[in-house]
Amino acid sequence: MNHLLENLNPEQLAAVTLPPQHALILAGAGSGKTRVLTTRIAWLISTRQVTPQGILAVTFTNKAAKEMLARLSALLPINTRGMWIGTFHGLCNRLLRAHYRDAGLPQLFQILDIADQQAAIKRLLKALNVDDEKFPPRDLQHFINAQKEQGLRSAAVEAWDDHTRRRVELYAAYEQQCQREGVVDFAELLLRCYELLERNEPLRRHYQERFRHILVDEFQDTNILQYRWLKLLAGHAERGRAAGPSQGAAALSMEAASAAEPPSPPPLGRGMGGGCMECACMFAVGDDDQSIYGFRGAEIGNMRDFEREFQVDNIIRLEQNYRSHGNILDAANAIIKNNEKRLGKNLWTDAGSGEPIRVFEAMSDGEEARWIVEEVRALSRDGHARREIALLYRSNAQSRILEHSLFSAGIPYRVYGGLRFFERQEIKHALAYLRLIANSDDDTAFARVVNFPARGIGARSIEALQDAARAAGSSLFAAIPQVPGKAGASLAAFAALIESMRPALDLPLPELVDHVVELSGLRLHYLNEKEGQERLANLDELLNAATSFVAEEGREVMEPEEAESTGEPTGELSADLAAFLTHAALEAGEHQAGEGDDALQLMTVHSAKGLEFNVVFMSGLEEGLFPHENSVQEAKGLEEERRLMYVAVTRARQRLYLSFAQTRMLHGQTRYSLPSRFIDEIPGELLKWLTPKAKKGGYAYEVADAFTPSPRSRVSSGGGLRVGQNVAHARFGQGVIVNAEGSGSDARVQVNFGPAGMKWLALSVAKLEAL
DNA sequence: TAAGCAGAGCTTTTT
DNA sequence: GCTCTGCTTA
Repeated sequence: MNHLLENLNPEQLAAVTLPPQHALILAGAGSGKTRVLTTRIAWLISTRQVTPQGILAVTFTNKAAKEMLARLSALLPINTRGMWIGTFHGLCNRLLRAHYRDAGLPQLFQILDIADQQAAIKRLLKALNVDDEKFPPRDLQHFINAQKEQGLRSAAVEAWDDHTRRRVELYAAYEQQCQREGVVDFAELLLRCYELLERNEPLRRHYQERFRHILVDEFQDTNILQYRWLKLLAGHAERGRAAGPSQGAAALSMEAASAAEPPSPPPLGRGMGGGCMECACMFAVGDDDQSIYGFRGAEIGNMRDFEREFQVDNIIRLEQNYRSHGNILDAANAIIKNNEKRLGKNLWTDAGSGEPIRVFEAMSDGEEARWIVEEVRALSRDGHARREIALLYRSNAQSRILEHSLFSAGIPYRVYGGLRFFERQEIKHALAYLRLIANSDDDTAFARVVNFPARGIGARSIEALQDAARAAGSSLFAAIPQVPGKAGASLAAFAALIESMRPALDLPLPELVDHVVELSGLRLHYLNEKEGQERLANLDELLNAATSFVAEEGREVMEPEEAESTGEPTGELSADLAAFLTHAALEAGEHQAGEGDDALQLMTVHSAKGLEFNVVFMSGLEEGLFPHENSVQEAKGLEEERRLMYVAVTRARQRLYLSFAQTRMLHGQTRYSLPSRFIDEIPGELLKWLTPKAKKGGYAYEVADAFTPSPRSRVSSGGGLRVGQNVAHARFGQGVIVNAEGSGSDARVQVNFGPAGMKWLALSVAKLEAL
């Protein structure tokens, strides 16, 4: 087993072979984090400290989970099948499937993705006659998800104003609707699982006793509910909950307080550090400097809370970087040093300092794109593979102009993000038929395909059906006999169609899929459609997906132990269907084909996290864009932007380019921006300016040269002020006018003050000095 | 029932 | 400025 430990550096070795105790591993970018995690598991198993069944390893993405399983199989001659290694959602799903009765769910409960969830909410609002101007479905969706991610049921949400009260009512109605339809959304998987374990003591004990070691990847990305779930499984929650409310757990501690629990006993294992004799050992790996998902509920404070609540007394820091050259790491360290709330870490390498960081200032976004194309061409000539070059940007909208230039130049590229396989409309249609066969109460699936392909069931028929269903308190499908007349006849024909597909449940999954695509009329519909070729090909691909899904070796299989407790046996084949539908919801599939091609990689900084490239272009480094203007008002927001910049810089192995443009088309208007403060935060000696270094607070070039004033952009009363003008303000310092509106005493200008942010100023009030 | 047009929104995203 | 959504129109 010694080979496991070969070539580990001292810190990695310490982490891997840590005695049984809670641990926090601060793993810097490129420091071998995944290797430590997998080797730790292999070490625990091969030294017989734990059996494979005693391991619970949690990740955020399917990709990370798969990688962990693959590496583990390479390290150990064991069957990883059946091991509890997966995403939070995947593992919760597994638990809920095994104990669906105790969780109050139907056996074949379906999972709503965000699009399904939104459709469900829209349907709900319509049924309740809610003004969707006042309560936009998207807002409500965010509201509901945010509550669930904090562990709050509608009954537990405190509402201080009428609008929130109403939203809470709608949240409650949504909960009921989902329950009636037998569907769960993503957040529900976690919340429902948490509640199941919390309320069912025998079950909780069972899993607490089973999982002796809990390992968590990307711990800095956990939200409040996920951390609470981990504590529960680790056997820490009952003690930990009242152990002193932390800032992050504020929402939860309210609930704990209202439950009037007696003061909790001191944590076990006191006096022996973070010992875990009576509970599972938590091994949390994360990097607070790479926490970039605060906006979706990730609670960076969980790291500090974990350290305190689990009494972690030595944090292991993995600071040796095996990815980047020294200059790149120095730049990253210098940037992140400006953040105040850090656990602290400094990356280093013995690979040498390498090349300087190249900086380019463009007059416009178009020029920036053209320059990148030229530079990429030169890199290609020098033998760099295109797939080893990444173009990063802060927001998706920036990709368009880059794509335009690349397309004109004939350079192959691949854009990350966008529609994924199981999110395509034709695939979702086919899946909706399958879902209806599995569970006819699934109104979301019903509404999706009742009139697709068109079969004369219009809005009026649906409305009549909805009324009937509401009156009967039943699903849409079940209410069909209630609808009279012609509409009722068409609906009955649809019901008969679904029923006619049901016998196909006895067929093997691929044949079932084929059958449904045929009988539903989907194939015929796309055959007749002008642009239907690609959709037909995707439907064929769905068949392939089903075939390989059934054949898949490492597919999660429910262990007999758990399957037995679920009561009546599932029919083998409908189990395949249920698993496939779950797979479709939880793993929406690759973004796009063409992974094998030698193409330039275009993506947002967020999507680049976890990846690495020989050459990285970080474009659009402008105040207002990166850091984004919506983030600079609060220190918290700015620090997250800075971490994002840190992530961007640390993606590069050998060469890093930073670029920015004086003018950029944004929301249909030309924007004038200052260079990002993040460039200033890098020590000058690490930089090599490819254009004359930008003056502080100004441009190397005259703005006027790049700008032709249009009548609209002239500020009428503005004493010579116009868009693009550099100005000074007593409090905000230097800035540039990016927009103007109104006239006379109403005239206002929008000024980008760089570090002081973007401001709208009334000219009659603000004293602006033209520079 | 499909196409065509007006209107809104527009930072980042996995499950 | 572009793209997606939803409503109106032939």
